[in-house]
Amino acid sequence: MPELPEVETTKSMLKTHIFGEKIHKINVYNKKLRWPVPDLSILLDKDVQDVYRRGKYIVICFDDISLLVHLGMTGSIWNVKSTDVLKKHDHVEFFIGNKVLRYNDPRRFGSILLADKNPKNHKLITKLGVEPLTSDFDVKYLYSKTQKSTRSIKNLIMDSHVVVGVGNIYAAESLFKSMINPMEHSKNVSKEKIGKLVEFIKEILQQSILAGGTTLKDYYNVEGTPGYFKQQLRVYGRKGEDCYVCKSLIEQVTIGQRSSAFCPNCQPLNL
DNA sequence: CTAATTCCCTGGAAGC
DNA sequence: TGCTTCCAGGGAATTA
Repeated sequence: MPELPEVETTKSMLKTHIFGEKIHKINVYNKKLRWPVPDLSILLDKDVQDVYRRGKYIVICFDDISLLVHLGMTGSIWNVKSTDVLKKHDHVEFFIGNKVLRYNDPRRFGSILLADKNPKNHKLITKLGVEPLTSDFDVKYLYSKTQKSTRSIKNLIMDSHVVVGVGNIYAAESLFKSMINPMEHSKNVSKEKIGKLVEFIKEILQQSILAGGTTLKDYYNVEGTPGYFKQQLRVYGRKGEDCYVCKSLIEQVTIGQRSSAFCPNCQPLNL
């Protein structure tokens, strides 16, 4: 499932393919994504001026408009040959320069939307929290949030209005490395531990970007290659297995309707 | 205002 | 083999 590293990987590869190129043709085979895919004909004959990421949105920028692409849970973009047969769940097809790119999304939780050239005031963008890999995300910022909230720490760091890009996998992994129980009330986590958490969120996201992201079963980058960070996961998806640090059995609880794996010994609950 | 819950969706695994 | 049930979860919309 795409989180920040997977979106970053997709964005980077996409950029190498389409930067400066012109859109010739767009086919929409199924407009029923998270929201209906709008009429994209306004993009025809326009040049791609920039491709960047904000949160989990890929922003493709043209001279007077931008395209927002969100991969949702199972979205992926494939660089294909025009002669390749359409796969199941190929919903939108872009002909850009001499490339053919297809958006595939089995669960259709993703979205493809139009926005202003600078989408910062778009309703889906404007309320997003800080980027975790920038200096805006630091102890001071996160500690001020944790002190004001009554929620669990895991709930808080997965809230995209606080910090973007930290989904279920990386939340579990960074809490493990910081030795913080995911159920802990955010108020009760010391400033020292919040400092560690900030540090490890950045470190784990960066390491995953270097590994090309995490492929569980659905994620593939633009060239159809999986990410290799799964090999470095220490708690996510390891319920009932031995903790790599202390050999205790990894447990799993539900927090905010999301499964949350943790080591009861390495991440004791203080409350 | 915040926090918790609901809902969208399909594929794979497990149960019978 | 084939059906049914459960689970995975990003995040906006809805409810409390």
